[in-house]
Amino acid sequence: MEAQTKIEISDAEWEVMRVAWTLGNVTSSQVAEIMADKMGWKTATVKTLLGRLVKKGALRAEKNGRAFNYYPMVEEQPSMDEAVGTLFGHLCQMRVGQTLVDLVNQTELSQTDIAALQAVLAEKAKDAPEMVECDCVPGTRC
Amino acid sequence: MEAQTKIEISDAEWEVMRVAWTLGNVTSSQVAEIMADKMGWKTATVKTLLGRLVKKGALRAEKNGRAFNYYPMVEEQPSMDEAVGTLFGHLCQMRVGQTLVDLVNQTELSQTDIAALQAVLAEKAKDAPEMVECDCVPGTRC
DNA sequence: TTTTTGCGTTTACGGTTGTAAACTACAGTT
DNA sequence: AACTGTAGTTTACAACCGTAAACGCAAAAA
Repeated sequence: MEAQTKIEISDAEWEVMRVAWTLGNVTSSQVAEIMADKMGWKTATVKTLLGRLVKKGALRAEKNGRAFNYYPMVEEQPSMDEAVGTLFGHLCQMRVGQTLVDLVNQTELSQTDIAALQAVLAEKAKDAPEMVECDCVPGTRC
Repeated sequence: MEAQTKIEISDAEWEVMRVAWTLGNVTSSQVAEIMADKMGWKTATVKTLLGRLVKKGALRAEKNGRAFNYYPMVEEQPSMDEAVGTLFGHLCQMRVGQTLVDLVNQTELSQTDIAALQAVLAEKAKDAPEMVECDCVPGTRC
């Protein structure tokens, strides 16, 4: 069977997925109302995005009377992990550390999040290298 | 004076910028060779990308004899920070913590990077909230 | 000087994205 | 039964992207 190809979610589509994930399932009018409020989008725009997400397989449309209910077909956390992983893949590996520092600085994290991060870091510290090599240009360090 | 509009760097363009940042300044043939090797791109593709980056103002082309030398006009770290910030802005704030944990897990970090992160986290822990609110749907928590 | 080669510029072309209006069809209202 | 919403579908459309080939020109080689 066809292994579901990598689903690419665009910036605008992310916003729609967020509410779908949060609410579990949504109707287009529901999303439209939320998006008008949060993003200033017209109803038509939301319809387009929902349609594209269904076509991509990120959402499933299940008929419910006259309309449809949309259900997320991909999970939130893995989707986020993958998007983030892709972006970081384009960055110089040597700079990832600093980028994370900057990111943490400008992000709001809960006590629990911080504790979890500290735990992973402590674990990682056990056998982390002294230096990470730059891989921007084969055979060069920046 | 025109405040330089936000420069958007696409995925393919990132790869070109990386080598420009690493080498300080580059010629198109240099980039072409590296990209043929690293990405399998044709020379023509690299030329297009260099041209687009110059037009966007991410690179500057300075004539050097028959050819040009391309210099980065934007800094690496701020560019990365901004790209990462934009992506995280599309994610549910409640999930950012876990996403960072997953990211750290799949990333190679140096001892120095880890120490820096631990320092920022320790600082942040001092007045981090117990919980971070979900902001996917106004007035709802997931 | 004629030829070749390397470099920047123009043109190409199908896809994706953001943003939305227009159109169609059915259900609930009058 | 006619009318009016509402929901989904089609069409639009310019900008951006990935990926290049084609073109024109000047410098280097023959």
